[in-house]
Amino acid sequence: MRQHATPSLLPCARRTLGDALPMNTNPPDKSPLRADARRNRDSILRTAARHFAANGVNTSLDEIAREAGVGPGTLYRHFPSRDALLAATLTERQADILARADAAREMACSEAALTEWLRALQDYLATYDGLPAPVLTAIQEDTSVLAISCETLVALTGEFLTRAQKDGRARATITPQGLFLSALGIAWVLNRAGVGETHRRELEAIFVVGYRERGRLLDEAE
Amino acid sequence: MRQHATPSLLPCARRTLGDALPMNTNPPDKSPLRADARRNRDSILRTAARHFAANGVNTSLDEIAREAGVGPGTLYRHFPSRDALLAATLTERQADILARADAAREMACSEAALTEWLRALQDYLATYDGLPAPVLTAIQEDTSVLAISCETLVALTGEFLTRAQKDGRARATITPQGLFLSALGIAWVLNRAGVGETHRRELEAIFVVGYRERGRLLDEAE
DNA sequence: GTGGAAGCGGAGGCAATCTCCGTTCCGCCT
DNA sequence: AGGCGGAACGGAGATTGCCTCCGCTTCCAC
Repeated sequence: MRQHATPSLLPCARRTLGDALPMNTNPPDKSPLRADARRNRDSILRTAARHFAANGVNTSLDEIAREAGVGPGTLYRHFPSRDALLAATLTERQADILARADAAREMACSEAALTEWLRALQDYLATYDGLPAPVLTAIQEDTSVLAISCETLVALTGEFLTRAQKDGRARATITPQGLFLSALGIAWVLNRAGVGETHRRELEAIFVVGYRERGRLLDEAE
Repeated sequence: MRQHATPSLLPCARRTLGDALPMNTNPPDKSPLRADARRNRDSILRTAARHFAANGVNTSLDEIAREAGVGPGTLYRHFPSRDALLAATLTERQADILARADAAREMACSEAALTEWLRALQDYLATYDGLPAPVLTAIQEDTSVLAISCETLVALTGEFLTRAQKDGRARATITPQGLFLSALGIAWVLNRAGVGETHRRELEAIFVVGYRERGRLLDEAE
């Protein structure tokens, strides 16, 4: 069950810790891709990353096309859906989070590893404003291109969770999906601008130990 | 600080436990409102409630107008923003939740009261698909009509929280806002169709006691 | 019943999504 | 080298949703 080699977030472009990052994000597997096509694709990708970062995941796609100097048709041919474009711009960040997963795996304390992983997850989900929403959708109906990478994220969450559970550091009834969904909920609240650092810490604390006072003898929540 | 009379969610239409529900939602305070105007308003409201329930909070407003048999202009005159319409259709549910607050207040156990209140909150936030999003926005920038009722919800959360804290049943560092934001996050995840009953329970459990195993001597999360 | 104002509603401006198809450009093959 | 086939382009435009403006209708008070 537990796999120790970091799985790639995307089918192609297998990555491990020490690799030099391939500068071109996701050269699609089977296509020799004509010269102008590649040029346009890269331009779109660069522009999109900038716009997503500046305006959130719902920024206008036509505007991206315009600024990238291509027609809307070109953009939609390369990336048939918003999710596809989103997924493509996220590949770099996915390399980051995989690296952090590798680092966390090295940690001696299973709880610290889990904490570090969940922190990495929060950072990843904060990449763009509004990112948690498409991620949640992708998990539930795995038609999206994002779904592939999301499943990996859940799997990694499961890995760190299981390890902590074996040490008695995480409650045994927690499932990877449940933990991931909770993290998503937190991220959704937090990555709206306007939630201060105080509340961020508080929400994370509730995530870890709940709102109930501890030291009592109840066996189960609910 | 603690107020024991249930505050109304809306400035007008004060409600207490035993009242017969006024059938007309929110007859606006100062306007004698011409006959056709009232008729149209009611029609819009009924149609809107149906559409919000069926298609979520982002359903088309023009479509509501069309089906209600009025022009778009009429809809927008009565309800200048989506939030305004949303708030108006929510008044009935707000009566519900206030009643449940009253009921919870009667409970002897402060923790049970808090739990019951949080449950009521979840039910309220599940009224329409996507409701948590406008609620979160309303809290952060209180320009919206929804903001008024939201502040009341936070206040009520604070009331039950404080009571539980005095009994040592809730952690002292939790704030009303933090607790409410967490509840919002959970609700956001849960009220997308596709999350099963199992996960619902699990998320609620994490909310209450966290994911970490208890019975250890750490004083604080983080 | 009539005047004046409250209220109506739809035409239309604007913005975003996504498609279709005539045109352009690439690169392979002779 | 130069031409051919198809890959790729891009923009016009159909569609949908938001929201406003303003000439017309309807109510109700007198």
